[in-house]
Amino acid sequence: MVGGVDVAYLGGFGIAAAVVLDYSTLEILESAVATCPVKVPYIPTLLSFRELPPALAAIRRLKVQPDVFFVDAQGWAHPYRCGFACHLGLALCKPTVGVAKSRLIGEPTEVDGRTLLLDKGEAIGEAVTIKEHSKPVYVSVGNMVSLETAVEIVHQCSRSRVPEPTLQAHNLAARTKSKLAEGHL
DNA sequence: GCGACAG
DNA sequence: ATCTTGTCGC
Ligand SMILES: [Mg+2]
Repeated sequence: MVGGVDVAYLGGFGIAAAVVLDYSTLEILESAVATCPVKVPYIPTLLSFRELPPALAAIRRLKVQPDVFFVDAQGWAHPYRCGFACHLGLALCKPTVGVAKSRLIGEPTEVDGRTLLLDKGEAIGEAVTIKEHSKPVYVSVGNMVSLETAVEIVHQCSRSRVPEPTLQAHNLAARTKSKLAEGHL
């Protein structure tokens, strides 16, 4: 099973969504949402401190825990090698993979037919293009998973640019936000 | 000091 | 991330 996590915002609240999909069929097995006050502003490199609380709250509500979580953020591809995906994996003590829609650091470099993100002589992640001629997603190690395995499972879970786990979590968070918004009017 | 900068 | 209409590509 593969899980996905993402957070939406409304007012001063964070709305997190966690989903669990079947690795083979990509069918949604379970999902959960949780909301909590945002206590930290967004500062590049410190995203995890802002999104970890709501994310953990949503994950805690899942009855079945997936074998690995895809996170909508960087993992090892971070200045301190500790992006949100790493932070979440350490907090849960479970495997995680970072799948970001844009780059934080690292120089995209062509190596053996793939585009690695290099920083200070180290391969910290990989730019993965699901569909030719489309913007890539930046995959990096989160916790307990190698970059090679991370890229492999990301491909297995992809139908469009953003892999299903993260996409489903993002959509659920957005829909939940909309409902809360209308109820507030 | 200047530019870059996940979500 | 959020605001926000039409428009482009698959
Ligand atoms: Mg997000």
